[in-house]
Parts: sequence; structure tokens; C-alpha cells
Amino acid sequence: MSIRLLIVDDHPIVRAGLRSVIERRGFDVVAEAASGEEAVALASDLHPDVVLCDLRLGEGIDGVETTAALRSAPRPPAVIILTTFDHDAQIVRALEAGAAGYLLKDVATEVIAKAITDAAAGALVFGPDDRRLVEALRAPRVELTPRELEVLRRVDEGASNREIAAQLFIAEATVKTHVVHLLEKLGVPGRSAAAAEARRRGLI
Amino acid sequence: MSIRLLIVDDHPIVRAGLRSVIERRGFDVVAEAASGEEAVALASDLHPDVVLCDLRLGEGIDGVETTAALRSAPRPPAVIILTTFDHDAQIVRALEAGAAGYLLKDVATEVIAKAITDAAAGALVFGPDDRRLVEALRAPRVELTPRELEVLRRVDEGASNREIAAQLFIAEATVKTHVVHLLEKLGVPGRSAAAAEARRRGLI
DNA sequence: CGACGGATCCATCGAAGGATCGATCTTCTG
DNA sequence: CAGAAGATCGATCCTTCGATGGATCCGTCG
Repeated sequence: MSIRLLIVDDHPIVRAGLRSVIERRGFDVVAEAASGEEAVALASDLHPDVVLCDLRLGEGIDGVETTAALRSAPRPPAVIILTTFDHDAQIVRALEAGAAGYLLKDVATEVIAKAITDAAAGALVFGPDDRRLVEALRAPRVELTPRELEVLRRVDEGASNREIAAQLFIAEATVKTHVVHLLEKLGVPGRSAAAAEARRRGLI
Repeated sequence: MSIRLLIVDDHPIVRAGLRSVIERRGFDVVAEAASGEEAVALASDLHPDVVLCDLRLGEGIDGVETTAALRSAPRPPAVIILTTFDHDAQIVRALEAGAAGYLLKDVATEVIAKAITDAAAGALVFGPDDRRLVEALRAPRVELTPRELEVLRRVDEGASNREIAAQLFIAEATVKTHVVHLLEKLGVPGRSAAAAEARRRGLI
């Protein structure tokens, strides 16, 4: 019996491409989902062996949360994360949530086929380019508080401390403290560097 | 005789998706290209009616340059630009280079089919979500000098004025001048806002 | 309970960034 | 050639940022 798959991606074209590539290899695509919510619902009905899930899913829950939901259900599928760019922190979070591995979307089709059989067999899956992942795991883990994350997002948008203070209804001095903590945790010298680093790590 | 197409995208999965969607509608995909250079070479041989071209093509020349090359050849094809996100400035530049229009990659498959027939007939093509484009056209056009662009990139990476000066072998005062010009042209109050705005407009 | 750590909050002050003047030099173009 | 535009540098002044130190609140855990 062939391996049964669920495809999760918010782009119809990517879904069509994955389906085309996968079916040509003799696998059985039992359904496609355009969102994480849809994927969880479909999986609980169809119980696929493997789920291919994009990390970024537009509006609703992201690939990490989808993975967590899928893996917490009975008879959980193996989840392979697909990602366009290397968003280090997000990938690590997906693995922590129970993903069997991840693939960059620009890999050759053979790699995808191999990943599917590997994952269905219970093995872990990694793309050919896992240097970034190693870096992310090796790098001291950054845990930001919710408040710090809010400030970080506004820093990335180019807001001044005063503007952030007004938006969050706190004193400018408080914003500065959060910013200082961000700079320490990210190991950067200034706010614009913090924004760049945060994007590089996939924190925002 | 059916419309003959060339697909240009650096992701095998996207190419497979486009081919699948397009062929199902009865169009004729004569070739796929993974890079702009490859696309130009194939087009000069095969003379497709329509080229579907991704805006971001990895290593080599980007979609804008590919469009310009394709349109400057004899018997130029209609070029439809595909883009994942709305990178305003880039899209405008592609249109200036002779593209027949652009589509967001997350559109429904029917929209793509309609776009192909429209483009083959010589019409212009626009996605359903062209508010951004209108904004970009309405916004006073930002033309950055090469030097300003270099400084802008480093500002986006979080470098201080002093660091930028050292990297470019110029005085810190000169960097400040460039930064001031950037802030004026982008209409923003500070350097981190400049980085955010530049990314929003697709300038970097 | 009482100690502890984390999160949130605030004030002060030197350093860096940004605004505003000015200027010379090169290159390109009408 | 005259003029425009870009790149380069300097001095001044003011604002914002970032570093430092300390405060309060709250949940956890021994």
C-alpha cells in the first residue's frame, strides 16, 4: 500500500506542484489544505501517513502551531516542514513541536520523494543544506518575553522609543529598558542591528 | 493552435505547479527555465507566446533584467511577472522593462489561465490585488544613487555611521550626508524607519 | 512563608545619531 | 563652456538613543 499524504500550503500553485511531483512518484495525495486549521481537520478524518506543511501559511496559524496540533492528535502523521527561506528559529521551533524534519522548497524533486519515504518509515529528514540549522541550534537560544517581542516588532518597523511608548501606553524609559534587553539577548550594538538580527533569526 | 508558454522560476516545485495548472487548461508549455539566463537562451530558440517569470530568481539576473532581455529580442514574448510578496518598486521596474503585467503567486489557478490568454492577446494583466501597485505608482518615485543604495543596505544591516564609513573608505560626515538624503527621499524620520521603508518598497 | 527570578516599570547621563549650515571636486550633459 | 548632479568632507547644534542603576509586582519553589 502506498504512502498517503496531506499537502498543506497557502499557495495553490505550490500545492499543484507538490501534488504533481509526488503523484508522479507513486505516492497517494489524499487531500490538500490551504491553511493550518483546514489541515488539522482533514488529518483527523483521513489519517495520512505524512504531512507536507509550509512554514508560513498566511492568515491563520503557522506551520509550527499546525505541527504541534497534528502531533498531539491520536495516530499522528509524520510532519515534514517546507520552507522557502532558512528561517532558523522557526525551523527549530517546528522540530521541537514534533516535526520529522524540514526541506527547503528549492530542493530537487528527488529529495522530496526520499524525504517522504524516510519520514513514513519514522526517520528524521533534513535538507542538503542544514548548516543554518546547526548554527541555529548551536547559537545560544534567545527567549524573548511577550513584551520584548512587541517592542522588537515596532523597532523593526522603524518606530522611535517615544512612538513605541505611546503605542504601548508605557513610559519612554520603559521602552528603553526593553530595547536594552533586546540588544543584550540578540548580541547586537544598536536598534537597527537588532531588527536585522531578529529577521535573520526568524524571530519576527 | 494553442498558446505556447515558457516557465521561469528557480524552484522546481513552483515550475511543476505552474506546468500542471497550465497544461490542464490546454496551454502548451514548451520549456521551463530555472534562471533568467536560461530563459533568455530558450526564448530565442523557441519563441514562446507568453513567458511566466518569477521576480526573484536566486543567484543570477532577476525578473526585471530577464524581462528587459526578453523584450529587447526580436519577436518578443509577452512577459507575465510572478511574485510571492508585493515588492512594489520591483514590480514597477518590471513593467517599465516591458512586462505585460504581474500576478501574485497565491492567486487562484483560474486567474492565471485568464492572465495567459489576455497576455497572449496583447492585453495588460493585473492581479486582483493591485492596490499596492497603484500606491507605488502614485507615491513620488524614489531614485537612489548607487552610493546611497550601498549606504542604505548597510543601514539595513544595522551598521553604525562609523562602521559604514570604515567599510566604504569615506568619512563619517559623508555617510551622514548620504543618510540624510535617504531619509529625505524615503520620507522617514530615522535610520531604522528607513530600513523598514526600503524593505517595504522593495528597494533592497 | 520567605527567598528568588522574571517581567515590568522608571530616572539620569554620556554617546551616537540627525538637522543645518557650509564647501570643493569630478563627471556628465545640453 | 555652463550648469546640473553626485560624491566627498567639516562644523555646529539639538534630539534621540543606549548604558546604568534601582524600583515594584508576581508566580514558583524549597
